[in-house]
Amino acid sequence: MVRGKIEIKKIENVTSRQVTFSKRRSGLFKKAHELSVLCDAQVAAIVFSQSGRLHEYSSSEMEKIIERYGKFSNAFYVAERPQVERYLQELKMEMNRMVKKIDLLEVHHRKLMGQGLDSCSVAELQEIDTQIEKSLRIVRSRKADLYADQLKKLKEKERELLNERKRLREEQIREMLTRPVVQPTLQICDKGKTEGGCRTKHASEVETDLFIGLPVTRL
Amino acid sequence: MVRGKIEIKKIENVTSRQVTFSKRRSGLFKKAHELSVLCDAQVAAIVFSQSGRLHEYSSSEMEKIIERYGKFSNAFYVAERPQVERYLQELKMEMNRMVKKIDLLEVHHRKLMGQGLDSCSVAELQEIDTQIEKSLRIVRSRKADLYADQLKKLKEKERELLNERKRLREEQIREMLTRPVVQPTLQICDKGKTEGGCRTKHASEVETDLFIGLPVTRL
DNA sequence: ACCTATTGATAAAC
DNA sequence: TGTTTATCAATAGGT
Repeated sequence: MVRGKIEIKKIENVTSRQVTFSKRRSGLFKKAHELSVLCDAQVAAIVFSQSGRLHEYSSSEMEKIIERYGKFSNAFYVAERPQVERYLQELKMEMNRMVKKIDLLEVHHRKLMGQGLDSCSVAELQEIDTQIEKSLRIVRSRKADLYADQLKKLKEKERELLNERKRLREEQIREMLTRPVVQPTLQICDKGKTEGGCRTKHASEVETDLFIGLPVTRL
Repeated sequence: MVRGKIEIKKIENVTSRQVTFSKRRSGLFKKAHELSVLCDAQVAAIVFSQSGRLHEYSSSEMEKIIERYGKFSNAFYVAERPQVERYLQELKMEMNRMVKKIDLLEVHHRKLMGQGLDSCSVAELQEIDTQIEKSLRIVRSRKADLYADQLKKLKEKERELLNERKRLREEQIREMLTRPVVQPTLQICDKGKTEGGCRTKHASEVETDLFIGLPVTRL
């Protein structure tokens, strides 16, 4: 709904889907809370993310709300025991699914890490090679972007500082031109410096210093 | 939140509370729906108005969602048997651990695939880069090994075949020398041939020809 | 139920 | 994850 309204359909990009999920989940829970407060209602919201994680909001104890819900819908709570058995089975099946998923992920993951390749055929190895190379390109391009960015910022800062210095110099010159009173002080200052250093060798340095102190050349 | 923002506290005016309830309830359900579609999530919202009426939204069957909810929160299925309950708790904890593990794996996995790098610092990117490069080296080395292996096997086979051929030749020669029965035939054959050629000069060549032509001579 | 001024939510970018 | 910002969406109050 922002910067070019979006269509309400599944967001395909995984990253932005996760970001949107996070934001809208909190938005939803906030709205739920406001409803419960403003209208003195009992509100519960249950959200399972795609990854299977549970997120919930309830204006009062979730159990109570679900129990109350059960009285309205002609449903089945609270937990009769015969269901416990079935429930256990389901839990176990779900766990098995998860274990398998983890296994698959780990196998692939290890291959991407260059481990457990012994069982791979040449074709498989080639596939992994291609994928890794692709990843490498992406990562490096991303890194290059970041570096370029930092560089750009530094250059900008440098330019700013140069401008600032220039401005300060000009300002000082202008000030000195319009304030003759300052000149004696500068003279003394310069005198003190030259007493302890080699005058010739550092001529240019002194001149640089003097640039800030331009009026001295006029003495 | 309009025409002078409102404070989030119970609306005292009954009429406007009802109106607000109605509006916000549909707003909430709409948001819930959008979340479920955009992010492919399972969403349920239960609202009891102050008057005690039930309003609900669910992206899929409410029963399923509540059942699934029960698996995560340690509530429901309040089994009488403490053992079962404890066992259930353990199972749930285990599942939570697995969900987290899957999340972690997926994140790392995606990074290795070059996705979701936007949040990575330069240091992280460098780490990933290093890892990927290492993987690439391993994969390629493994590939090279396999190729070398195949090559070696082919060469061995080649050598074996050469040896075999050599052995066969020698055997046939030996056989010829020790089977007089063949000799008459050979004699006849030889007789015909020698009629037009010089016997001495082609002795070795004849031997070679005879190797191939042996069966013919037996006819 | 409809209208609209105004606040709120949030997609994109950092 | 947190912030900012430019936009679109939700909605309070009125009719």
